[in-house]
Amino acid sequence: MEMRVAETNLHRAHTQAARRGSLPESAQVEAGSEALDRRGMRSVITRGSAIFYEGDPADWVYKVVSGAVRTSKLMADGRRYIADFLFPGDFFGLNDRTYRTFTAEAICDAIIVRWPRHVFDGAVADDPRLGRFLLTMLCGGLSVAHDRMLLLGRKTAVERIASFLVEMAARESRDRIELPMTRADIADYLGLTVETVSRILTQLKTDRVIQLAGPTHVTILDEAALRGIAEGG
Amino acid sequence: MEMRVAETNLHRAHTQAARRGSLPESAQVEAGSEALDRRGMRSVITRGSAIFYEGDPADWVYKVVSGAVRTSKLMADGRRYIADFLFPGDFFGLNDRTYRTFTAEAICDAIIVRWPRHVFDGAVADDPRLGRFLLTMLCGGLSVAHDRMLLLGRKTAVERIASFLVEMAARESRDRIELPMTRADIADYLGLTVETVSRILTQLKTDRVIQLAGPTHVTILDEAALRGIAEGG
DNA sequence: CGCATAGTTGAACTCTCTCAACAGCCGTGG
DNA sequence: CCACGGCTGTTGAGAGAGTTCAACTATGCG
Repeated sequence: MEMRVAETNLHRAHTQAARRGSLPESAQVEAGSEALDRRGMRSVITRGSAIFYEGDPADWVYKVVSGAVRTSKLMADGRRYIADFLFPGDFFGLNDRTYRTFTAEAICDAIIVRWPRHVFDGAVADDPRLGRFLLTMLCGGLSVAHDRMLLLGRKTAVERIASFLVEMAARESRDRIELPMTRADIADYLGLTVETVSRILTQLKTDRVIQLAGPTHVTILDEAALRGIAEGG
Repeated sequence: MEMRVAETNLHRAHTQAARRGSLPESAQVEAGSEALDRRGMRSVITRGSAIFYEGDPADWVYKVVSGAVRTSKLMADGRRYIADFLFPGDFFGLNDRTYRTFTAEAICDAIIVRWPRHVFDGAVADDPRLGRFLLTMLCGGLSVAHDRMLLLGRKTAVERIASFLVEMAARESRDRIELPMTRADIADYLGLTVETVSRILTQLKTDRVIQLAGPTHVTILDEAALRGIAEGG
């Protein structure tokens, strides 16, 4: 299995979507993933430490085994943009550049697998199905990116938080959400501040839309309402 | 030449970047474009009218010959997000879905060429170089998308406008910029309002960074300053 | 000439940010 | 065992960037 792609990530959810969709080869691609996992190198990353930095050579491709990872970018004055949160099964660090355009850090203690980039390059060159698979994945990523640009450009703070919770719930495929990232991470992901994130979460709690049990546990009480808020209803 | 991709666009600038870059086949892909143009159907689109709407079947792939096109999305309450502006040489309407996820409209009177989607699909299936070419294009698009998410999530209004002008100047490859789109289009592209766009353009004019000759003509007087503002200097 | 559309400018407002204080949790060390 | 410091999260009050509402100008087209 090979992935020579832009600095991008493949969510397990996207992979599942592709399998449900029109691409027969995606199932076969997945079938090879166990063997692939065995070929990769495993690393344990402690909470907060970096897997790679913006500007590093892009020599490896990664997959999250356990824990969670964030990819981010910094402006010169320290403003931060979080590109993505990665959970078990998600690929990251795929790149068509020689150097990293993002930093990747472990949000909590995590285990990752990694493969040398040329292994992926070779596999893609050999198997045209992989190329098509990648195209589909990239298209999915681009579609998600456009949804997020709409969010960042036009949605209010409540709508952003609601959208975020809906997204996270979809990726955990249940109503009980674990949020391993800090409020600051969420803020930088949604273009808000820590305080606003905190305030709006308590507001949603007050409105009986969600339930909060500690900072990391969120339960969706009224999914319809949450989706309604997310879409600006 | 074939392009079965997400709802996305290929800027001529990206194509040029690819040619400068590591892909030898991109030149060959381009070499075939004249022949391709002859095989396509030409249409004249009058200012303001749609080429396709969100939800339409995605049967064709398009290229701008003259004029300019915008792709956009609407929220239920009318808030609009502009995904892209397309200029002569840019492809658009590439899609891996059966239906459109954007609306495409002519910003000014425009001529476009279009090809049935299956023509592109066939060509990509036949030529693995095309697949790789597309991957590179998509990666470029994703990279641009991330830059814009940073812009929408973390940049101030002045920084957004400055970034926009720098981007447009790059795509016209000179300091004299034509802005065929309205202030509302720019606002929906940058996540601002018409009034803010207008105010900040006059502010940049007052600061001698740009020169305005009518609403559509912008000349960059101090490119270094503009780039500095764009990056938050 | 009149109307519609696009752009600019002004003034008031508001959503979110900024600054600040405080609370809760956790690991460390006395 | 508790005290302490550091970090994260919450909450409050004030400030500000950008929006909203509104008036006015300019341009183009019938």
